[in-house]
Amino acid sequence: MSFPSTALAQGKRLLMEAALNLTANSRSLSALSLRELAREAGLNPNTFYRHFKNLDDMGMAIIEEMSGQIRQPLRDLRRRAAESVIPPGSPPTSWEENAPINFVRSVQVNKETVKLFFDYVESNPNAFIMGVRELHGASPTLRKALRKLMVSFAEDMADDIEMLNLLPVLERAPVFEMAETISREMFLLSMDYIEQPGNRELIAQKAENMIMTLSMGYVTLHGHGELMAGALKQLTVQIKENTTYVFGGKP
Amino acid sequence: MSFPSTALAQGKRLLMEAALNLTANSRSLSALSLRELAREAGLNPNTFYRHFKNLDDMGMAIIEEMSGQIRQPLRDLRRRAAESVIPPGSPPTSWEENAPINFVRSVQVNKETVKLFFDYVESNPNAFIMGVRELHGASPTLRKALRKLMVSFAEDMADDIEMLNLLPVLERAPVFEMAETISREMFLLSMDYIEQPGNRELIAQKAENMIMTLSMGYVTLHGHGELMAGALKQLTVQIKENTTYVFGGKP
DNA sequence: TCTTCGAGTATACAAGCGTATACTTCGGCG
DNA sequence: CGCCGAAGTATACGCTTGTATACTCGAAGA
Repeated sequence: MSFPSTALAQGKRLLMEAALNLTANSRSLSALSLRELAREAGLNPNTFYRHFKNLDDMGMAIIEEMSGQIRQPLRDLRRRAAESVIPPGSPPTSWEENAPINFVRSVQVNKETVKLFFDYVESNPNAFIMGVRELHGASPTLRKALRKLMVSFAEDMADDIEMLNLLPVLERAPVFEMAETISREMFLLSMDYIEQPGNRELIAQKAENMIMTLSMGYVTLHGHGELMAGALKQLTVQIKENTTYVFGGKP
Repeated sequence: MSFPSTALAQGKRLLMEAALNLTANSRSLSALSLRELAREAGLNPNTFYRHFKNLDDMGMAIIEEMSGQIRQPLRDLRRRAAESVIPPGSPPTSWEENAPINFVRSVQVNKETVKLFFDYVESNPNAFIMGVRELHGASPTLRKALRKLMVSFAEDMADDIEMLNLLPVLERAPVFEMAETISREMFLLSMDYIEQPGNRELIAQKAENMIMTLSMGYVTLHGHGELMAGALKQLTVQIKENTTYVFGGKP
């Protein structure tokens, strides 16, 4: 991730980028020294004080910046995935009337979203590394800020699940709870994705499974179990009769 | 967590305990200084070198020690939970024959396990704090070691799920995958549990839900959906007819 | 009893650190 | 034009740090 030059003093931007670079290479934010940071940014040590009170302060600035730059793209990516599966203009279908088709669509949107998500991770690895690290890191201030950010992500996801009709209608609370767990897991998995370039298909598959499983669990526990079980059964039959691609497997 | 005095030089033990104390108070291991550590332990700075090559080395020693001290207690606690629900000697019941009773038992074992787990967390907060922190921390060595430890936990859990008949028989792979996710989430939740003493019942509830949801999802996706949906339905009827405690709610 | 050796100590030093104070540079605005 | 404030620099000081070298001590083994 690089910070846009607009409205941010050059030195400030340079320092923030330096921090992201240094933390990616096996450091935590609180273990950086001002001088090291300044060196990496090509600036005088004291310049740091022109922009930040201390490391936590800089961390907060980075998080705010990241929040502004990640949140919308994540939503867009989900919408993009939905549109690639359900062309805009297709008539809405209720789950009660046609569970199997909605189910298949959800699975595909899921698959597509996971793919796009990891693409995004791959193009901004440092931001994700530092985000996950500091989410469990030493500074209470940063931890709290990042948790709040995670809640925002979950809220966005819950909104999108409702708006895109990805699950049979549930109450808000369980959808949100599910979205929280999924976000958390996706961010953790993003570390694996970055660190293990050889396992990327496998990790994406794991992510899809995890999301599927959680969805299925929530739906079942909240009264739509038979709907889903029925849909699953129909789909299984369909797989057997004409081996079209249906359920996350190979054709 | 305190390290047993057996077979561990006193200084070594003191240093490891000092590290655990210091990291709990908003520090990461790699951000500690040798002198600080020695000061906290009441030792000469150079004593550190008698026992460890560097901080990573000490981290590894701590992790190994923790592994030995946490793994078995976690298994015991699961077995204890099972025995409190299914008295030893009760005849085994297959899921096919009697899904509802097995289901209720699993829910109760789950509830009990979560409770015991968080008790354990509460009595060893520092170990969990440092474990979760370094699992996502700066040192690749420690990260790798802790991941391996997490895999062990997941394997233990998968073994216990099979041995205690907590789910309709699944293949090993999905059970393990589920156990991995559950372990990870439980460890993350343990941070919330430690940090938010006011929300502990809520957090425990969340943990139970998460485990239930995942189990339900895996079982459904792996072909036992109708079994479970049927069990759930029977249980709902039972709740309605005589409002006995059945499904995680209040009597 | 003497020796050996692991555990812990004392002292020392160069390097890096955070930060205070004072200075420069330069674009925008009256 | 003049100047003023924001951004960046130069120098300096007192501390802490990691680590090297040389030491003490006490228990265990010959």
